[in-house]
Amino acid sequence: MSAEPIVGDALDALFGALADPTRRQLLQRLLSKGPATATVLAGSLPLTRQAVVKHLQALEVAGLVTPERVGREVRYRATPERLASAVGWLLDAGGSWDRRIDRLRGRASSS
Amino acid sequence: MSAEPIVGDALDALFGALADPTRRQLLQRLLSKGPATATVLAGSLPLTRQAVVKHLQALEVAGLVTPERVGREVRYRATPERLASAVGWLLDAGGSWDRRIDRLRGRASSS
DNA sequence: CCTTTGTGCAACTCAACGGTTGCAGCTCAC
DNA sequence: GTGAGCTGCAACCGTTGAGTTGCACAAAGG
Repeated sequence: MSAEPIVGDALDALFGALADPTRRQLLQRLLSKGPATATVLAGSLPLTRQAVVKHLQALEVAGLVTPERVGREVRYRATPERLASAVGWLLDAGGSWDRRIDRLRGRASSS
Repeated sequence: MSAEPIVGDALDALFGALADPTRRQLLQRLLSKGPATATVLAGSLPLTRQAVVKHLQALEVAGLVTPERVGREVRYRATPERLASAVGWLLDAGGSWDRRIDRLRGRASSS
């Protein structure tokens, strides 16, 4: 019961953000190696810094990332709590179509 | 280990399909009330049949729906197994950021 | 102070997406 | 077989998205 129902628009932004391979890559990078700036992240990609900034903004709107200003640079940190919302929707939508996931579902609401 | 790793393109299609509210609505409709044709589905929406067909094709590419021809009509059935792939990716990406989901993660690989 | 380095904003291009319309081709039922 | 109903294909339009470039602005650092 602790999870807010999560509204349609939020799901649009959330799944929309995850729909792009660059964004998933960026997110995983931030999750595994910790916070980084757009300029640094652009270094590991065949993309302009500006393009990376736009992707990070999409992730921010989705609630998957948060910018933190440190002096003249902006450090982006992954905030993966929203991934739980996505999982919640998927489990809720799917209902009990499969034994394995059905078990997960039971556990999910017991928090 | 029973779940295929699921490749990037598949995730694009999967999350991309789920990013649209109409498509989520369509999917839930098919999940809850069973198979239906595009024409019937268009009846409950402020959309043309063609628009609905395109959405259903997007869902089909994502592996969330399968068309079955029955005489002159095409009945679309929800095939929600792929939702498990999405859940799998989310759990894998998120790792153990949260106690609740972390527990789910442990269960997910025990099938 | 002046240079460097990093960020922010705006304009622009090009492709993809959501949606529509029109029409042709199947099926079924009479 | 002929008409009605449903599907499939193609063209088209407006909007959004990804990506680029150029430039102005802020913060360090010598």
